[in-house]
Amino acid sequence: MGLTKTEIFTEQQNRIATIAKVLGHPARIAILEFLIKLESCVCGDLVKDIGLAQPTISQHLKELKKVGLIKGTIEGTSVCYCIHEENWEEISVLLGAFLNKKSKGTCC
Amino acid sequence: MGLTKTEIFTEQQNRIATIAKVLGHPARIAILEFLIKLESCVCGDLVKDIGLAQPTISQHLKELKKVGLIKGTIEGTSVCYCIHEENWEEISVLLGAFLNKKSKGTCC
DNA sequence: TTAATTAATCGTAATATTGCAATATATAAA
DNA sequence: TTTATATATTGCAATATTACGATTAATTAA
Repeated sequence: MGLTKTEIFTEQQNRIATIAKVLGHPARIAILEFLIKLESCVCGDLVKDIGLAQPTISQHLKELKKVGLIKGTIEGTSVCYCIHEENWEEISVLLGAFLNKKSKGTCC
Repeated sequence: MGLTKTEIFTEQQNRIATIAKVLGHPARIAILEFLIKLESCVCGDLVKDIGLAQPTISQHLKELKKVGLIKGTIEGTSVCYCIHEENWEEISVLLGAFLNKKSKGTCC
């Protein structure tokens, strides 16, 4: 099959999973950390910094953009990619709320 | 290829990505939320509650266990699965630290 | 011991992901 | 216009993931 049954889960469960999935690759974590540190950047810098081929970086950027973690604006021949501040904040709250849930169980 | 180049990333980047990847499926989010709410449980309850076949649930539980998010102890014919409190706390801190990073950029 | 119950494992089909070479596209400079 | 530069897209091979039927393993009840 290989097809996730999204229809049997809540919208929030799917949203959390979708974001986590995008965060589930070290290259994308590295890209985000790079963007946070540099406050702006272009694809070319990432290729040098991260060590994957340009098409691969471009593909990862696309996925990050799709869930709203970053945004990119064309600037001449290059593209200025940066963290999407508002969305990052929202996502941080969403995942934070999930991670901060406490099981009060005395189990096992 | 289909093979992640883990060797070019830091240990922490790989660790964050590995955990996020496991959280990147709604069934596993649902399982964790179920365990948090119930404080203890068995595989059978999850099958009923979540709506995926027993082998599928078992497979998801295995992955959650592999990264240390849950633990399971055999209890007769059933298994008592629950949140691994200490690891959950540690993972929460690790991901929380990443999510709370702020880009101070005035960009785009 | 036999039957029932519960969860894990195996095998497999369908689909998704990762990575890159080759190519396309778009803008700036000459 | 031509050339250089920067990023995106396409196509493809290798591998991973998701889901589940069939089966196995382990424990309890009869």
